[in-house]
Amino acid sequence: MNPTIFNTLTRKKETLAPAVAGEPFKMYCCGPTVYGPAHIGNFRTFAVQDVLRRILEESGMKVVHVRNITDVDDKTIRSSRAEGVSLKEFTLKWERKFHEDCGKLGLLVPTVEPRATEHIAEQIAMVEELVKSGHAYATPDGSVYFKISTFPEYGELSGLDKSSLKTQNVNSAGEANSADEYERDSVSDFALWKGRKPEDGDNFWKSPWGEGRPGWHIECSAMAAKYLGKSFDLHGGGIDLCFPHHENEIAQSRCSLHVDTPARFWFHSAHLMVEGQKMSKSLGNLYTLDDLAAKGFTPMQIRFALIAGHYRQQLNFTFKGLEDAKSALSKMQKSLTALLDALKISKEDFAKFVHAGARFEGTDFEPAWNSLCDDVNVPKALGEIFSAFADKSARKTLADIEAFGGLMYALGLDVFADAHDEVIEEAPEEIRALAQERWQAKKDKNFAAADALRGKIEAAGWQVFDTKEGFNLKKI
RNA sequence: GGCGUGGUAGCCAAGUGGUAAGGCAAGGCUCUGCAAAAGCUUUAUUCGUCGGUUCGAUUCCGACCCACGCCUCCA
Repeated sequence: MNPTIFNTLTRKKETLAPAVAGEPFKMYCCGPTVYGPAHIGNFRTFAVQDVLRRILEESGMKVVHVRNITDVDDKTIRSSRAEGVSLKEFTLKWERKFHEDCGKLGLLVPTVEPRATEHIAEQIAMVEELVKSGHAYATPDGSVYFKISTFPEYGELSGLDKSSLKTQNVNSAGEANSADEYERDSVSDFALWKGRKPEDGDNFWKSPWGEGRPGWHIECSAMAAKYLGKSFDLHGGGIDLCFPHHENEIAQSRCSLHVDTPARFWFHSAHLMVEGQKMSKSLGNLYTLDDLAAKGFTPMQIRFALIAGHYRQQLNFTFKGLEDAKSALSKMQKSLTALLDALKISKEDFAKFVHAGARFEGTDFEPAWNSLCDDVNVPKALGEIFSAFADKSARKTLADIEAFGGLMYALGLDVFADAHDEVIEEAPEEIRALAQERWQAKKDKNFAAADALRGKIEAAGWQVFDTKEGFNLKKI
């Protein structure tokens, strides 16, 4: 079954396949601006893209996945200068942190992860072509702007009316857009190249228009074209990038590369709310992986929570939701363990089934796979996974286990991850002595004393629970 | 103002012109001295409101109410 997605460009659900049969599926996803730790909102988008890539691979396609690193912009320059370190040193630090977090969340490493600063020449070449073909103009301050009036299709992706953009003089925050700051012909013309300013410090490059740096949008167009060709299969990003970023990319790529469209499919994921509110610094709800780890949540639980809602639906990220994810993951682990035991398959052998290319036809997990192929419907697929486990009438076979392994690959879930990572903390000597004392009291049927001792142990921060031949201690 | 999305049980969340998946939580039962854990099980006459189309609508149409997103900071 071929996967489908909702294509923002056509506003229809469409079947995904490479443009040319037999070629890899080429996808470009807008990556992070590395000026600080990425938050869960960023990771929702990357996790959804990761699931999409895994579904494509699971369905038998080879995927070339390009995700850029934006290592030059206002924020990176400002922050690096504030810290008194070079832009390179600053961005590399946050790039490493980003990669570390991606690894924890089980995100597959992109095929290519190009940095904007290492593709200045490509960006300049693209801007030059735009100037040459009359789609861009330079201003006296050494900047270059894209002239939107030369591109009638502008606004096609986001459905925004170009004429209204032109007259837009106030942004959503009610602030006046500084129309004359850069001497633009039109307020909606966007920067391809920014002339050097004092606050850029020593972060500038030479160009035909003088010293400066690339604009926000040109890097993606240039790098996508370099690594995936003038026209590739899919372009993804958060919904906020639909306009203006992707709209601008389309304008740049079409006008400089002279193609019908840079990407056939456009894939946008909805934003995240936190406890019912928009994420923002002022509300203090911009959680990072480290913030959540400090509260005791594991990356796998976070991944589950991030993908458990449909990607085109705004997700309300809550601590309750994280607890739910934890329980659901644990239930999945128990169900799988019982199944593996019944079929005498070890966890190690099961791990070998977690790969691309599983067969789903005729298995109990076929409905779940079909749901994933239907516009990445993860919530439906999860429901069908639990239903399949609950259905005892169908006796599971090795084929079912293999299919489940395929689903785990597609979702990027490792149900045993937290079990592996869980450190069985050894209780201190005095706690163990108390527990031993309680065990003896219990054996002597002195239950009042046993319960009193349990209270003492719990007060000390440990929980005791009995097994057939003894007791276990767990830190609360 | 323009464009767009959504309102389904206590919470999260699928779904369909033919009578509501799943997860969490909660209750009951089994097990246990009691717990914990585990297993089994129960829980929406109803899908924002009001109309319309239809044999039949949560699903289609219209109006309204509410929430949210984008309209050059944002994943």
